[in-house]
Amino acid sequence: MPRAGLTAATVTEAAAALVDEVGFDQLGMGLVAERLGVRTPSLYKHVTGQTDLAHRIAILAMNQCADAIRDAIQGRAGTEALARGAQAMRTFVKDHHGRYAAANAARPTGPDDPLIDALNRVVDSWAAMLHGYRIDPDQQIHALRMLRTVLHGYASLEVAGGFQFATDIDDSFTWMIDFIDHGLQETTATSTNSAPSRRAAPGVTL
Amino acid sequence: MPRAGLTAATVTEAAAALVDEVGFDQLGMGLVAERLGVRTPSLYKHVTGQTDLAHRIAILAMNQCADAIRDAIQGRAGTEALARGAQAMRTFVKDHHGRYAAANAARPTGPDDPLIDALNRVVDSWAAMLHGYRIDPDQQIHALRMLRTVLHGYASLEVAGGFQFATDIDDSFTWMIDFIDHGLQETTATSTNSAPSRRAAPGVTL
DNA sequence: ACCAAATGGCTAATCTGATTAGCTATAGAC
DNA sequence: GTCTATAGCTAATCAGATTAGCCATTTGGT
Repeated sequence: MPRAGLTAATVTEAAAALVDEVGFDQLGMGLVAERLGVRTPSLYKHVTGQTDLAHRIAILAMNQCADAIRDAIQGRAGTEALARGAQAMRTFVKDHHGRYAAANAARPTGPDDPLIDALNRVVDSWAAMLHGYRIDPDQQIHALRMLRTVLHGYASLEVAGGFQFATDIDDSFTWMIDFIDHGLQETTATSTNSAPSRRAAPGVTL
Repeated sequence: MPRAGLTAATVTEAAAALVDEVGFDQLGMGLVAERLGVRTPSLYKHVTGQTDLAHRIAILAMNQCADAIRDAIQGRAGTEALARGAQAMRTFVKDHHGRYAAANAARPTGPDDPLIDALNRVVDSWAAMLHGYRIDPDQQIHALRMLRTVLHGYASLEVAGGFQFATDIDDSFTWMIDFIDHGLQETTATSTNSAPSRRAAPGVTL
């Protein structure tokens, strides 16, 4: 009988698809194996265990999320970049509940964990969104963290089903992004003093 | 040998204290039992299982969170209420990682789940914070959802350890709250038209 | 104080799902 | 064509949640 031809990537993608359907908390080696037409122990030839698998899903998710945002803001800047980037992130999360939850639950295993690179890619995308606004360098980091907080907060609620069955959430989301946009423009206007532009080191500091 | 004298509440509180120390993902009947000086199966006389226990922790957490916010904004309004309420929520989450994570993971079991009441108490507190700002009734719901998103987003990141070891997070937090505050005042100023004040039904709609 | 029903806590057994051990056959290198 | 590395299998092990059933403590009525 021929082999299934699995790889770590294959397994991870199958698992990601699975959790998007049944929810991250339902992740189980059995279900993944079944979906791949393979017996459970076979998976251990490709991933070291369930924890590792969840971790890989998280990395996949963050990279895909980063890609989605990057594609959405291609060349745009300021208001438009913010709106499109935010929407991109939102739809990504809506379509991939499970893997975003996985990313949510994942914890980096060390300083050179690929998960960190993936996270940084996302953060860099957000930073790119902010570029259009001429924000006081001293406030860059705060603005970036706020953006992260808002987008992650929204995604997190969406994933958890926090916004029950309300139909007008779309409106609320765009309202919120508008709100942020206006505020950022204010921030630009008021602080005309240009401090020594200490680059707000994106990366581990987030 | 005398009895331990446990109750559902006792068990829940012990479990909540436990997860605050070791993390919600480490919750286990064995650990809870050990902490109470009792054998594992004994717990089942008070809670129906681990799921039920986690659910109870969530309810406890949300009620305590609501209390903390309520106490913090006593009588205050507007900017000050926002600042104090937000800080209260923040410190609560910082001091109770585990139980907030539990609340985060919990899903209501039905329409009359006490968890919903608890959540509503929190939402009501947030709504109270917004009262000071004379916000256009049509935008109330959006502002409320934004507030929820921001506070939950922040809490969620704090719980997950998302903000690594950065020391200046306190600054970022207050900056963010200021940002929201300014924006809300703008919102007030611009929309002077008073629509029929359709009360933005707090509750299940969030 | 005494007794009976109710029930809290225990031990032992069960179940589920992850993980490990060890075997065999396939796939690719030569 | 053979030879090695290894993907996938079955069977066994383990960990942790849950259940069954026993017994002693409580508690409420007398």
